[in-house]
Amino acid sequence: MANSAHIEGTPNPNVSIDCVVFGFDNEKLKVLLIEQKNKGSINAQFALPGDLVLEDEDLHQSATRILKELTDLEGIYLKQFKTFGDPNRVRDVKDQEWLRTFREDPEARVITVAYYSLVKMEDYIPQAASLAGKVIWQNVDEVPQLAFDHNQIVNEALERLREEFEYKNVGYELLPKKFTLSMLQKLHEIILGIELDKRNFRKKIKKSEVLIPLEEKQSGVDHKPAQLFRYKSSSR
Amino acid sequence: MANSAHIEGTPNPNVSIDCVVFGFDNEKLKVLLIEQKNKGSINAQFALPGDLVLEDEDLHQSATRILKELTDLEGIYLKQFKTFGDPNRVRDVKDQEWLRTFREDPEARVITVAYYSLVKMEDYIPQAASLAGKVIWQNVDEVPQLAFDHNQIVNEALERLREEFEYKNVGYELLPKKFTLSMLQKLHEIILGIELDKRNFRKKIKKSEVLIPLEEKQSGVDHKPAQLFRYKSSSR
DNA sequence: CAATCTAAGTGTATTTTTTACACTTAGTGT
DNA sequence: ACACTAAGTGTAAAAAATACACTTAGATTG
Repeated sequence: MANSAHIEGTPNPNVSIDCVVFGFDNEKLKVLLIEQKNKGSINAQFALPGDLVLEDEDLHQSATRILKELTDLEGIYLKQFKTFGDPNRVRDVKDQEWLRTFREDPEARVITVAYYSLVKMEDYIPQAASLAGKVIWQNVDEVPQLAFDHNQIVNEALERLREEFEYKNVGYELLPKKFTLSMLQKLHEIILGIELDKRNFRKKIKKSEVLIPLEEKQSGVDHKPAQLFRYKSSSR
Repeated sequence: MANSAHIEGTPNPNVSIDCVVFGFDNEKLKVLLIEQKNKGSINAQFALPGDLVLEDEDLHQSATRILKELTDLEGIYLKQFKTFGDPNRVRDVKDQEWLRTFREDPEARVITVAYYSLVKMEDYIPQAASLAGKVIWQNVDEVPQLAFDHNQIVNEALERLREEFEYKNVGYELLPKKFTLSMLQKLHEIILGIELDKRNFRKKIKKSEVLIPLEEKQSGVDHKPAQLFRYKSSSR
């Protein structure tokens, strides 16, 4: 059955990946942006790291590859969170000179599968230049106007990060391998957007038994050094 | 800059929508399946309702349209939850005779954006036949082998439904407009997979103040009739 | 080397939330 | 009137969440 109308000339869409990479510098939550120096425009144009999905690539593979190519980041937490498909969100892929690959229908719409990622900032210094342009860390509350619908993508990524943070224990992906309880508390406060009581916070962490105290204390501070901890379950 | 290699002949992928429609009959959680009678195969082949996204369609619009076309369902809760893009999950769209529309590259891979939906079963009696074939409600714990990776899609939809259920108040989308506390409790028990204490459950619901008691009692039962309620916020 | 500064570290009492648990009641059917 | 079925209801105990202030270890300064 089925009136299988083959619509001649209806192009398949381009499919891309965009990554919202979060970092935490112990003060602010940051997001990784790429500065595009294309089309000779005067003002810097910022965008999320992203590119088209290749022909025989799984989406997660693709996200991993693209992030590596554009930012040199590897082996980090990557979570698909939403696909954006407004028909007008991007038109005409070939105008985007920084893209690595063009496809058969460069003028077709672009549907993008968005991922968010969590990075230990101590492990990553943005390359001065990547294939795509300059890579920078930007405070999430000071993100400039980005290309396409990338501001919206960042905002929705943030929402999802908050939600996931509350019921999964995903925060350690943003901290150094060794960290203090104050750093952990600060991270919670910033992601949840609330202040926490020091004693109650420590009580709760202790009961949850996810941390292991190290034989080591903080160094390089001009006050009482804090105990360092690491997460139990992972040897990351 | 940018080594914009136009890869000749790299086809854009097909993009489709698949919908996992949940219903609740006061006993079991159900999922809506379409029986495909194609290729003259002997055994019924079941699949999720789905089709290709049209050229100028937003993804949510597309899901709404496809669901209407294939199942006649309208105005229901629809939530995008994940995009599936294993390069081998579907090959060669033109083999799927029930699809409504073919695209420029029917042999290219198919990436599918999956939605889940919640339906008040009292409002919906599956059509004996739709464009696509017979539509049936199936218990989620008795889903047969489905086409492609649709079993996986159903499983992940269920996981997401459970997660969403716990922190959003989304359950009423599955209940009739008027319902009893026992029905609500049963729904919670089935979705969460645990048993609940009647008194404690009622206490918690009462405190949350989301229900309004109606001037009406259950009828047609051979025992003490229960008070009926509806949800406060919506006039659905 | 005494005084000062900074953030680390620690306990208790109160309130709120969660859990466990059993009998009475309103209506239907015989 | 008796039996059957699911509806409806309260209290006590345990666990979790909150509010709250002083002491301590090390670095810096005069």
